Amino acid sequence: MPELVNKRQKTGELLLVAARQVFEERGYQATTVGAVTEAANTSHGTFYLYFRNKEDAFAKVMAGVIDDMYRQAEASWTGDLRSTVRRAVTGAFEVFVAHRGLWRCLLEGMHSSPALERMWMDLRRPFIQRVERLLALLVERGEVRALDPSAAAYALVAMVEWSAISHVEFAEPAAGEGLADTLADLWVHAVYGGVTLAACVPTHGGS
Amino acid sequence: MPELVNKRQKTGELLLVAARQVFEERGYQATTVGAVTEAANTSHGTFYLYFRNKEDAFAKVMAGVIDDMYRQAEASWTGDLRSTVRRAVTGAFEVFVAHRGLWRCLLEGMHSSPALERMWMDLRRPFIQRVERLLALLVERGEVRALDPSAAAYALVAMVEWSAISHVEFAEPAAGEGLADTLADLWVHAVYGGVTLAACVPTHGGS
Amino acid sequence: MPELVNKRQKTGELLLVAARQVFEERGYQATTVGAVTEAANTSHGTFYLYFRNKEDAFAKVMAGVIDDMYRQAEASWTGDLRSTVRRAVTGAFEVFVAHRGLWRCLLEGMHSSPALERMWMDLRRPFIQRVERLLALLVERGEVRALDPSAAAYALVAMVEWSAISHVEFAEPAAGEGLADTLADLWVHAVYGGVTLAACVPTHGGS
Amino acid sequence: MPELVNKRQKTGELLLVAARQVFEERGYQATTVGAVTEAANTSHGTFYLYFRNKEDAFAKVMAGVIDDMYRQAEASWTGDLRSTVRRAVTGAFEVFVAHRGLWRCLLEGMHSSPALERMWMDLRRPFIQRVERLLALLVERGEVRALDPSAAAYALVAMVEWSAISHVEFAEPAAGEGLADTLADLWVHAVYGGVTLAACVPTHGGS
DNA sequence: TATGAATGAGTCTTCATTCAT
DNA sequence: AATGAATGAAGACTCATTCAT
Repeated sequence: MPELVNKRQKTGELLLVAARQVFEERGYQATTVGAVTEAANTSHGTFYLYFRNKEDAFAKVMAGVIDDMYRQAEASWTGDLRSTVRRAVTGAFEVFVAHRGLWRCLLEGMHSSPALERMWMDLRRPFIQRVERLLALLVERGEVRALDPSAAAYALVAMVEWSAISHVEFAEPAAGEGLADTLADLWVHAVYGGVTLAACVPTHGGS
Repeated sequence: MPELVNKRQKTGELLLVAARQVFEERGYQATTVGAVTEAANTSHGTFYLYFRNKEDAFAKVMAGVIDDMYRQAEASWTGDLRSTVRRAVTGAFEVFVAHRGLWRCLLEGMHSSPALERMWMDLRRPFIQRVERLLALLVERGEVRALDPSAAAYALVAMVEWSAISHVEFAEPAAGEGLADTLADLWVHAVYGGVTLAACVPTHGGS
Repeated sequence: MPELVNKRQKTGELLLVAARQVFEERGYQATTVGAVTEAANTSHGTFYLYFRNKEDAFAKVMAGVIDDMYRQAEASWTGDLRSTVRRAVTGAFEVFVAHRGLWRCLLEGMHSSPALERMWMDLRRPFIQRVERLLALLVERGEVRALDPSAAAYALVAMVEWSAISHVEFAEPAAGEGLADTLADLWVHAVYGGVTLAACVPTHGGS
Repeated sequence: MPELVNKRQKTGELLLVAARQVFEERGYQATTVGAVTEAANTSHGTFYLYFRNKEDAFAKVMAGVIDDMYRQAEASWTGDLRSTVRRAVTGAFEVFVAHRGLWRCLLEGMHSSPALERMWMDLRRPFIQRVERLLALLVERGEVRALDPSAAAYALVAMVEWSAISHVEFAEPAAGEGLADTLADLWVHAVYGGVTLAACVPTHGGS
């Protein structure tokens, strides 16, 4: 019996790995069941023994990535804010880089699959909430100026998220290695930045 | 003969408007040539007299939106930085909201069409560059701390861009009307914040 | 323009004829779109220009048969009951024989397609109702014994219908040519038969 | 070893019961081997230890029903014709009602399986023959008019059979509880009616 | 310029059946 | 006897694109 279990596990793993690979390489729409089974060296029908359909397969692939993400995020938020943020940002970058194509898939498939859209939102929410709680605490303590913790958390997470995605996905050459540092820096200043913004006296702007 | 010219223009315009509509409503993948011609009340084949294919049609649709975007951005960057940024952010939001579905299309179609990916990058670049030049100037003048103008510009544009998109597209209920204000606020502090950073004492505790 | 219309008509007719043929030969389930298009010498996709799907194609095929059926039934119900019934029964037989396989399809497809079930019921109802009205009239006039016009009509139509179908479809060798005669005979006696038939002195009838 | 035998019997019985259930509920085509084994709580492959294929399984299921049918029919044909017929018709109805879905299966599967078609014919034949013999006897004795015993038997059985099937299957609301009574009544009159039929003068009038 | 009929490649999905364990 | 993983053939349906008129 254990051998049968192993066989099932093995094939399942095989298909999952193959699916991840193909999704990574081709994107969501362009991934076909045939390509996955071919990569897994199984017959077409076998796919449906392990996944209900393409969407389901993608969800199962993403489950692994999401676990990664959460594990990453569980790293302690201790020490001064700057280094904490620095670590968090770097961690986020690493996860994004590690699964390049899959985020692309999520972004792409979201529009044709409500389930994927939900997945994305569920994925982001905890991060946003965590930041929100932090900001609320800081505001409450009077350590930072009065800012809307909800909106600010939303925006700050968006900054990191989209910088990371557009950096790794679209390979913008513009911003290089220092990006994570800069993000952390901006993050901290955005939050703690000049309580008294008297210094902020721009004289002119360029185009 | 002017009538023929007019007719051509008219049919073309008809198709363009129809295409915009359908793309807005259905998204990129889900838009079919048939749906466009039906909406334009032309025959199926006519589509190919005006567009090389779906991608081309979308590019032509987006051209209009991009013009909007640039016109919007040409608004003077004068006055103090805060109000300038406030205006820019609000303007960006407006453009995004005005063409909800089309940004979704861009996001979605990018992955199956290198041309769309390029379009997106071309679209963002001027904005990033403009911010980059501004930051470089401020740094040079010593008005702000030494930050990497390129990376920072990249990140700040990403913040606004992705906040706007995820706000209007995924209708995150989290952040409401104050989002644009908060974005402007974070933007300014992120840039100018460093000046009084002495206040930035460590925090501790988990999430 | 008329040529285009003709072309469309021609292809449509071609497909309809092919569909009828294939349905006749293979039955409902065994009929595939591919078989129809092959028989019509068109490409696979063309099928869907003329029919929404297999069910729709069958419905359109049956529409012709049903027309036949009704035209057949419109033949006057005049003269004495016996010859009227004789004519009706013979007519029904002819229609059944003329479209052997299609009734089989209806019977077969009914179970997987609610639309076909409805089609069958809609098809029978007028016949049953017509007989019912006739019987009600005869009962009312006291020309026949008190029988339930509704149930009797139902049963008498069933007798003819199922005799015909099982005769032509399952090719029961048992009952030969005289079947239509016998059916008419049984029909008339079933209605008029009766111990108290002395009263049976109708002067005129009609439904 | 008796236990093995019992186990075999038990699993087989389990599958048979499950198959009957599934056929009843879903119809012939829609019944899948997987559904049967799931209902029987056996593994997929086990099905093929007891049945050659779906057709075979159905045949074995129907065997039980047919036995029912024959047992039902063995009830004595004694007493006057009317009550005998009444009993026979009622009995037939009961059997049909008791196995609603299975007759539907037979009707449906007949077309894709010659074996089922033969089964149906074999099933009806004894009934037809029995009636045929009865009629032949009555004719010979001069108790009824000269009618073709073979054709008449065929038609009368068809009447009962199809009334029952279409009543229980398609749930024609038209004819209610009195249907069995009416069938018996029509049956008797159809056979005996002729005696005084001289009175049956022509009717006229259309529908 | 416009039409719209025709094409046919491409994908998903289901299931009866086999077979190694 | 039983299991259940694997197979692969088969079929429905969609749509971008072409082309004769």
